Amino acid sequence: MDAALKALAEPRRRAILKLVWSQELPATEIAGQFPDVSRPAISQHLTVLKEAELVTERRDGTRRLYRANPQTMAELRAFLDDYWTSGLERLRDAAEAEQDRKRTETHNAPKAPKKGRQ
Amino acid sequence: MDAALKALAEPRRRAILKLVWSQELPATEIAGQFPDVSRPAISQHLTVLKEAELVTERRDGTRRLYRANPQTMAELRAFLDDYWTSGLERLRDAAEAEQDRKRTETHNAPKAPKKGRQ
DNA sequence: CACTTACGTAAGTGTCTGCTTAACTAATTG
DNA sequence: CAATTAGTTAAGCAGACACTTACGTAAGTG
Repeated sequence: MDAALKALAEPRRRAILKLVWSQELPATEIAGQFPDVSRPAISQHLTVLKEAELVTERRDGTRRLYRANPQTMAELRAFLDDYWTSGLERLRDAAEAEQDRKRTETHNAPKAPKKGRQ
Repeated sequence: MDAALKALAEPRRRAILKLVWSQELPATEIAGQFPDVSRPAISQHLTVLKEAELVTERRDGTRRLYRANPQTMAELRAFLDDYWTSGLERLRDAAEAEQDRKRTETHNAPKAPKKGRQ
């Protein structure tokens, strides 16, 4: 999951992933969509995506066909959704506990002598 | 948006973000949750999160209080959701067009040598 | 078999990144 | 003002990363 997020953080890989999302494509054709970088560069990106399980690879003769892996996408989506919602829940809890808050001491100590560090 | 995704790709930053999701916290208290790294390291992470607009900073005396920025989160979520759904739509379209798919080259024939690189 | 097509791997390079320690700035307090 | 507290900024470093060119390899084709 960590690998997937990291893989997606790179714009070029997002572009590649989007390309193979709707259809299986051979590496060369994918690379052809990115004239500004060399073919090995794309191959390396594909390896990263493959290791993150964001794409699958299938061999057909000399070609290698890549396609997005919806399952990992779904998992990643669930992971992030959990992130949001757990955050929202905690936000609500925090709002409730706000009045009960008694964190006042950290802010100001009236006349404490040198308090030892515990 | 790119910055937000990149910021989230780093596990420590995700942890920090989760910490300040439910409540505003001063930098020191945040750093206290990560005994394995130095305070400056956390400060730098906070800067990254702030620049990605994933957190906001508020000053109170000598302290700096950080809190997650729900708006950017929502935007990021929308961005990814669009990513998924547009992918799913395209997947469906591709499935329909599958039978018609018999020549990949016709689809991508133009041999543009180089578009203006700029 | 030689040749081509398709693609990965190796090796090297400049840049980014996460971290460290040291120094610095700003508000508070005696 | 000097000292403390809270926190950032500076400088440097080891490793990751995206890229390059060169080479390797496997499958089809004459």
